[in-house]
Amino acid sequence: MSTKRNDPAPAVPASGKLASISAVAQHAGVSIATVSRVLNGTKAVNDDTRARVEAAVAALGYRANALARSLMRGETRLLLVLVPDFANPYFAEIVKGVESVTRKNGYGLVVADASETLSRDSPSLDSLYNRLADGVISLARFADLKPLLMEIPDLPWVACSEFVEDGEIPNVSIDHRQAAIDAVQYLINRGHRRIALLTADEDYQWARQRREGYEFALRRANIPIDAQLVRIARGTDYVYGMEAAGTLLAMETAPTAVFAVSDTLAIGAIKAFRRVGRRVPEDIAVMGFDDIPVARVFEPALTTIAQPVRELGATAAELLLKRLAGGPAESCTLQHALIVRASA
Amino acid sequence: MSTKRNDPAPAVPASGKLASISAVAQHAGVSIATVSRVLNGTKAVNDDTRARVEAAVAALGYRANALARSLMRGETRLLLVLVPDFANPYFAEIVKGVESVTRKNGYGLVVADASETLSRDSPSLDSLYNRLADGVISLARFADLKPLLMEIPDLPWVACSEFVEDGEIPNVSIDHRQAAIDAVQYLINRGHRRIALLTADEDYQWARQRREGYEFALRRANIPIDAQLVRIARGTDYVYGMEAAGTLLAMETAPTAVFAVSDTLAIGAIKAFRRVGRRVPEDIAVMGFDDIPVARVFEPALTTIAQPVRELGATAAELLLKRLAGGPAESCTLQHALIVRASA
DNA sequence: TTGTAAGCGTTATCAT
DNA sequence: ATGATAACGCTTACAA
Repeated sequence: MSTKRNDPAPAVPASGKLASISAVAQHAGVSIATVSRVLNGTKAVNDDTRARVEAAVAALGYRANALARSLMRGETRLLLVLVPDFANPYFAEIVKGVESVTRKNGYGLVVADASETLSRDSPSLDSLYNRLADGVISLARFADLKPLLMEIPDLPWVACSEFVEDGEIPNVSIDHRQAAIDAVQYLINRGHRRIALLTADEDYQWARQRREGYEFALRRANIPIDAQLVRIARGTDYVYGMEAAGTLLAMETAPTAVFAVSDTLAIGAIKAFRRVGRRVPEDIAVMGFDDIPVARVFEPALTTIAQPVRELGATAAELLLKRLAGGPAESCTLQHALIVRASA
Repeated sequence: MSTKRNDPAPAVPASGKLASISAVAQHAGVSIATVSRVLNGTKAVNDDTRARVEAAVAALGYRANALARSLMRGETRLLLVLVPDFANPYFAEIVKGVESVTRKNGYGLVVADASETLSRDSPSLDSLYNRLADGVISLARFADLKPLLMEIPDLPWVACSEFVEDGEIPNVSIDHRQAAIDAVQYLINRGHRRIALLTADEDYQWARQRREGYEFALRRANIPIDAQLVRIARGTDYVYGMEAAGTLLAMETAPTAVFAVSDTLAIGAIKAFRRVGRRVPEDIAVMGFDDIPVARVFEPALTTIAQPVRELGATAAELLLKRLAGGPAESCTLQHALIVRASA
């Protein structure tokens, strides 16, 4: 039972307690300062003392207490990412982008749910952002975000995907308005004139900006804007897309195309249309937004706007890291792309 | 510029520095001990001293430094969730379940990516699990997880979804083997005898367990197991499903049904089949697993095994919390359900 | 090269 | 009821 395998070393002693730096010092017969020095490579130490310390560290399975270390150093090397919805693959992909650059720079990532309204005393966040992270990348709705910003001074923020206009905090985003213009113009070019907008709660800046783009494109083409044609879904899940699109069919002069502000909404809409026997895109064309993974595999494959999601996250991370290093941080807008597939 | 609105109070002074407890004490004319007492309600304090302290707190926009507090208390009230893949809605839903119960109990959630192999010195994790969290809920592959378990003593772990057999750590999961049996038996009941298995890397315990179920169901029905019929996808993304399923069609006696160990794989397979003109389920039936949101909206809607995802997460959280409170923690397996829709 | 000691911002144990 | 003061586990001058 003792040597079931030839494991390199248990690394952890039988004791239930975690070893502290003083335990290591004692074990190695040196002072805690010396231990700290070999741990951090902060100053030259004698080769054999170093060896003794390292042996002690191994023997005790010692790991520096991150809390104490951060308290001293004044930094945690942890970044907080605020995500409005874990279930949305779009956000997931951004987080991956963030991670790819933070990892390289030795920063850890803490992802927190920002789905519900964030209040100052939100217990989960309170402990998190309060000096537990060196900076924040927020994908949250700006409306939710704003109150938080005011509370915590000295905490560098970067907004990602949400385009913030008043310039209070730097952000990385595509030009949602222009992307919407491109999408609707594409529909117009294909001969559509009755184009519905399937959108979301405008607490999201991008929802507002995409609606503006939609309206602009219509106006530019001298197509009157019909308030009947814009529907606000209760959320961005598939079901809400079905729900909101369903009512579109009931109109006396139904639209020939719909621009949905997210792929999930678009897919929900298509489902609703087909349920009542409408063909997509023959009877009604549907454009999505985001180009989530399922967009290309769904049938009909979605014509949609692709965001450079990965890059969005990576750029936001770089921005934040730059700010942390004391540099200036400038907002930056990335390029979107129109992906033509089968749904419109 | 001073009073643009009637805001309750800026809460944060113009200073760039965060106020510490001693600043508050000084401002209120009391000792730091007293400040701590009113903050934590830990002992009775005079009404007017309390008022003075609270005023100082408000005036300075003071918030306790979480690092220092945790260092003293010996707990962070933060739980770590290890997620193998952010982009997988299945995991996302589990996290939501976890969150629903941790929030109630005043615990915060830290979600970390465990997609790559976790090494002891994985920088992101290192700082994270090292006393920064009071406990861990892992959705990671057991193979990745195991090395970590050994390193950190005294850190309560709970595995979720991954069914761990040797009982080292408690886990919450469905019975993957039985679920697979149910799925394959359903296919058999519908008259299929050449049933392919579309599975994933067996570093995931559930992948192995589902394959075992698949084989058991076949044997039980006296159907010989054909190694040609089991395909291991390179990942669980849609594309890998397409890729792995594509080769199935090339067989001389192609299967009449396929059991995919995830909905994403199933959808990818369906896509591949239809590309070459096969109809689902008429020509070939496809069963999924997980019942992700898109499963019901995809066409054909997926026949699949539903896991009580939300509940899985919630139960795992309850288990961990119970352990943290010093109670015993027993593994527990939840019920799955066969959802019959259109794909099989 | 190494050790002593002063913090970092809290909480908790004494006294008072 | 309140105030010193000793931890918590670490880093970092400053001495030796």
